[in-house]
Amino acid sequence: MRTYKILSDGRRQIGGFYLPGDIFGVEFTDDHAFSAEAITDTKIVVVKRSALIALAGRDATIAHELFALTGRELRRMRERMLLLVKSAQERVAGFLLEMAERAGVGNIVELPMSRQDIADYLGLTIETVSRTFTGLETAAAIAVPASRRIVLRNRSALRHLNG
Amino acid sequence: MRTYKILSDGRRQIGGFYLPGDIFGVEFTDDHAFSAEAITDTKIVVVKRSALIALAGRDATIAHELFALTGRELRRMRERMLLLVKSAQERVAGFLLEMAERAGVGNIVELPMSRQDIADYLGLTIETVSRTFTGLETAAAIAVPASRRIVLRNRSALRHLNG
DNA sequence: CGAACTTTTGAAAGAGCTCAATAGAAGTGG
DNA sequence: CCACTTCTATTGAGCTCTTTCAAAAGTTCG
Repeated sequence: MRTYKILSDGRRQIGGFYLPGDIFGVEFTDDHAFSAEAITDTKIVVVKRSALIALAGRDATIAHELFALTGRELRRMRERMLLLVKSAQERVAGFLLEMAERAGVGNIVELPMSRQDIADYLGLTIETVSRTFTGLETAAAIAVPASRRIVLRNRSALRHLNG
Repeated sequence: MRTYKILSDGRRQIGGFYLPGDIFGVEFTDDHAFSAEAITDTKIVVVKRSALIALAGRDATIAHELFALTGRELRRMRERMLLLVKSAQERVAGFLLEMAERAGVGNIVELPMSRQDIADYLGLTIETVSRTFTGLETAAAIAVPASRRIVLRNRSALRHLNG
């Protein structure tokens, strides 16, 4: 899944990507800032906010879980914020490391999203993302056997780029 | 107050500015990503996380407040994220509107922070921030009678710039 | 007034964007 | 299986915006 928002100038900002098992859209206020879209076949479990809050009110364990969940979400956002003030190379490196951690098998990451999605996620253009991938490949930090399959060849180099 | 983090390359990223009455640092996880600093004389009330969570476990009203609080924090972060992918002019315009809303008296905003703080908050350099202020003044969107006193002369122009 | 600090301004360099073309992948129908 | 179309990704060249480095102007405080 991806959450996104269309800005007034037509650009699209992606709020985040969600993988199997992830929880998203936990909101306690009424403004729904982002829309959500499936990018692959997806099963979704929907929970009513009022039901969740009511449940948390009765069950301290649920409440605790909920706090932990929003805590993680906040941390993710903060990391994201830090990523967005960096250079294109740092953003792409950070993105790959994030995806490797969340969805990687060994050193191989299958990206479920397009270059355009990545660009809108990182606040870059699709051309810059593509060029940066090529650059990282040239620098032997990654390999790109297929456009959506990335092999991390040198994580410490990526981590170094990530700032 | 400002919260901040020093990146590995020495740059400083400011997490946020907090004004009188604001609550900050509500964390449910153990990683303290940001440090905090007072930039003017400040009185701070400190609440232990464990105490707060325990209280929320007993008092549903407190729990509800806490959810609302983190919800606002999340929304603030999302807006921030949107700001960080925009142009310098959009970032500065957005910053001024935010500050006007939070601390403005009529059309006058007294900025408690330095240009460097603003730059580190917006992910720009101090020179770019300064130039952008000058540009907005030339465009009659704001006036700058003193370097830390901003008069909003044309909010709709700022809002338009804000995207 | 003089020293230290903050802010503004200038000129050149660099990073990323835009526009445009090419290349590659995936699906369709003969 | 191959031509054809469509969609996605890569590459190239020029331009724009932001940064960098440097200097000047304004502020604050002893």
